[in-house]
Amino acid sequence: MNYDFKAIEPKWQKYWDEHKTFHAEDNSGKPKFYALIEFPYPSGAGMHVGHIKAFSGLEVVSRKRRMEGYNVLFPIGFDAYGLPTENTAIKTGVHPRVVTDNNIKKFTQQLKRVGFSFDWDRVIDTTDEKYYKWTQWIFLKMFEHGLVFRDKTLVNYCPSCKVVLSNEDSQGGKCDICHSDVVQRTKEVWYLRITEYADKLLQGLKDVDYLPNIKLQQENWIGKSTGAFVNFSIKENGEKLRIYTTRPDTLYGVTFMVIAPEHPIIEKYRESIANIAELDAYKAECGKKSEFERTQLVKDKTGVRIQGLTAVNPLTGKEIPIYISDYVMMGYGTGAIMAVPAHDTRDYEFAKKFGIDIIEVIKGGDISVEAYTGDGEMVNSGELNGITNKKDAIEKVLKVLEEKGCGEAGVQYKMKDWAFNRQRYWGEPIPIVHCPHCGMVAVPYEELPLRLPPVENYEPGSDGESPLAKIDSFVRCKCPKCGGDARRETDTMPQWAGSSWYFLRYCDPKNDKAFASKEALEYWMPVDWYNGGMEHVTRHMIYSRFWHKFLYDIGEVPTPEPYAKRTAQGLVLGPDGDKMSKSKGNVVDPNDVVDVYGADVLRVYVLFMGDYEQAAPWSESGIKGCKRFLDRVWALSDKLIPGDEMRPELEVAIHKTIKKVTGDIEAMKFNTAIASMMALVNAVYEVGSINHAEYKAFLSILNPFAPHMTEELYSVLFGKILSEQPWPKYDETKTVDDEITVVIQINGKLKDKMLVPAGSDKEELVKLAMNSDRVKAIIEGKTVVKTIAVPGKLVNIVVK
RNA sequence: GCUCGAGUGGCGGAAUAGGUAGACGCAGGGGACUUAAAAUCCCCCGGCCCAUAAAGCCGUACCGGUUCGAUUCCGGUCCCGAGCACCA
Repeated sequence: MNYDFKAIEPKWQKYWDEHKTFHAEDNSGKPKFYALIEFPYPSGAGMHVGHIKAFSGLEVVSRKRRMEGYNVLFPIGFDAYGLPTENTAIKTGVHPRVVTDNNIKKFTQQLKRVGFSFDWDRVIDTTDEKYYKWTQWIFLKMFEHGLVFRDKTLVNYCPSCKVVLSNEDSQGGKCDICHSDVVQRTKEVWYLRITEYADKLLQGLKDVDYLPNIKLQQENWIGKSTGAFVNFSIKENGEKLRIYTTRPDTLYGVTFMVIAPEHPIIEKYRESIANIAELDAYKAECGKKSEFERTQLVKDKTGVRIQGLTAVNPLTGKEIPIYISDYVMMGYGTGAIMAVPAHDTRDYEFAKKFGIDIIEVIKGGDISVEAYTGDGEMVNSGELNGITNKKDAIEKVLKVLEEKGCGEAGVQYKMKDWAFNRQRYWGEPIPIVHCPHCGMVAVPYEELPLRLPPVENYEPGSDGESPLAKIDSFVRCKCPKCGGDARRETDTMPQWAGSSWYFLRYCDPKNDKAFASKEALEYWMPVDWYNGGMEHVTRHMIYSRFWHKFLYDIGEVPTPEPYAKRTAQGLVLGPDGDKMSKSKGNVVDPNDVVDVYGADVLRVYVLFMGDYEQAAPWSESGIKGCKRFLDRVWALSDKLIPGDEMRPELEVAIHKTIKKVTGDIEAMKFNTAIASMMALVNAVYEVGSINHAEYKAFLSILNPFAPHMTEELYSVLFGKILSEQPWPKYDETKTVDDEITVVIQINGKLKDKMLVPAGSDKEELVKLAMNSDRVKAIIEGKTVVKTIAVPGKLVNIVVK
């Protein structure tokens, strides 16, 4: 009988659905396990096989955990706000709500066909008003706690999408969505004060189990640096010019200062600056460059000296010139630096170009050639002279600065506040009212959700305004505070909003009194294991950790961190080795694979194709190997013989395989887990038969990977539901062979092998090795210098 | 430029508290079954030498080192990938 996956797979999917086999109990005597995968954005194209790989990892873990006796929460949902949907709506005139619903339907159908063991009773949709009511609620809580503010600044603006983008969405100067060039524009935007949580986000990493490279990326993203703030003064007017530096030890080597073109001191002292026109021109020039261009022109430093303002070094009293240059950013530190050309490569370039003095204060390099950034003895540095290392020099200079009251130690973070709004329709409306008398006023909690009104066309306004601005009935409102005429905010939240707390909603998805009940959160949180793409380990993860930490601080969630453990899977590349994309036409649709091979083959293949954490190209022939494997597993039922005890000829192999698969799943080494099961099947074919006990154990460990086939075989042959059987245990004593092969080396080269009893000690091994005819022949006439024996492994005979 | 990760057969990839390199799979070759094909089953499959085998030699990006023994450890070089990117 052949394996008819077209009949068997839907049969079991229906069974699991109807019996709620994978339902997560809210209260259970069992230990809980919360497995989280990044919920997909339901695009019109449907899923590709990369989604299947991304979900299959924790799918296998979840199924194993249930068999191990855990109460498992393995939920699914849809992160459905976003530009592609809105763009489709603009193009086709179909409402984004309808587009989204259709896409979710398509995704759901695809997911169900693969047989994922999600709890389908907990599905969430970020665009559902019952969901985004709570997204707005959390936003208002942040507003209430002063974490929301508005500021007029230069923003990244995408002329094509007509939206303001966060730094994160415009990396490399390209719009994350449409990849066109981003330009700089001044605009009043909403911010979330994530920088207030910079240190907490950094410290929290100590208590979580993330892959080391994930932690590192987050640390780099937060970008903590320790240094000092130093107040220089301006000779002409006594104004303080405050700078940030990580090298206060080089303070005696300062020969000029540089401030950002936007630095407020220029405006403040316009009148006393002789060459203000030149500065204005330079500033205008910089404004035209995108951030990308600014950072690309690393080699060629530009700038203008400010005529009429002179800085004074607080330690030496020396007068030094001030320049403006775009290599200093307003957004980091204080927007002003002290320049030490002898010991900073950027300052060195600038000094060379502008003919500024270069004073060596640390010995060890050749400053006539390049800046020396290493350690060494301090010179030309007053009281610091003679100190030979950076740490001591910094300590000393900080003391001096503090005594003089002109500086102190300080820290800075690269992370910037989060620009939190978009001029788009398909997003959560920001629940704020602008009142001419009261200013920004929160929409009262009881009025949530603030619903998206219907609009006739989704095109953003030409000035980048949201389409909501055109809806008079939405915009005009009464101030909740004073009752006077007011205007509603028309911007919506960025797509990151809904995904910043979705893991909390899964704990209690239908609650209409709270985003989730305290009991549910207490029971399920934190997420025990979160897996997703590397592309989300900074933005999404840091944003959601921020939201979670805020909720923790106001007592709304029970854990300081949302995710106890985080791993990441590698991409599935197209058959051509390129990243899958619609434009390249190399996208593989899981539906097509399921049609031809069935879901189990697809599931096994995405996990077998390579190291789970690495990218691997899709291979049409590679998947055939997995089909053969499962066909051979199915065909084993023809070789089935009675027997409730494993037979000696297979017992060790099976125990070894159970051990291997059990460990490999935890380590996400799915490829080697499958390889070991393939090897076991090969061994069974050599034996020629398999008995009940042996087959049961094997089907159990294969079940998380190929649940449909194993469920069918188990129920037909043994009359039970395999998903409800316990995970097989291995006996350590049965994972070792009685006899093992030991290698004999001569001078480190493999010469012979021998079969010895498992417990043989060093002496026995050497004696046995010396008995080998091959060894005897080779060492004939030579002197044995030394013998090394490693029990269970090898004997090495060193001869001369 | 800086930080991190990696480099193993024709291909995807195994194996690192230093100890049989190439598990498992794909592709390829040979055979069995078949009128034939597909499917299935069995055998071979890093390179050189060789009729074949045995034996021997070479082989984990490259050069050198430590060691009885190095894919694994150390130093240097070259590539590839990811992230950050004038962060003071």
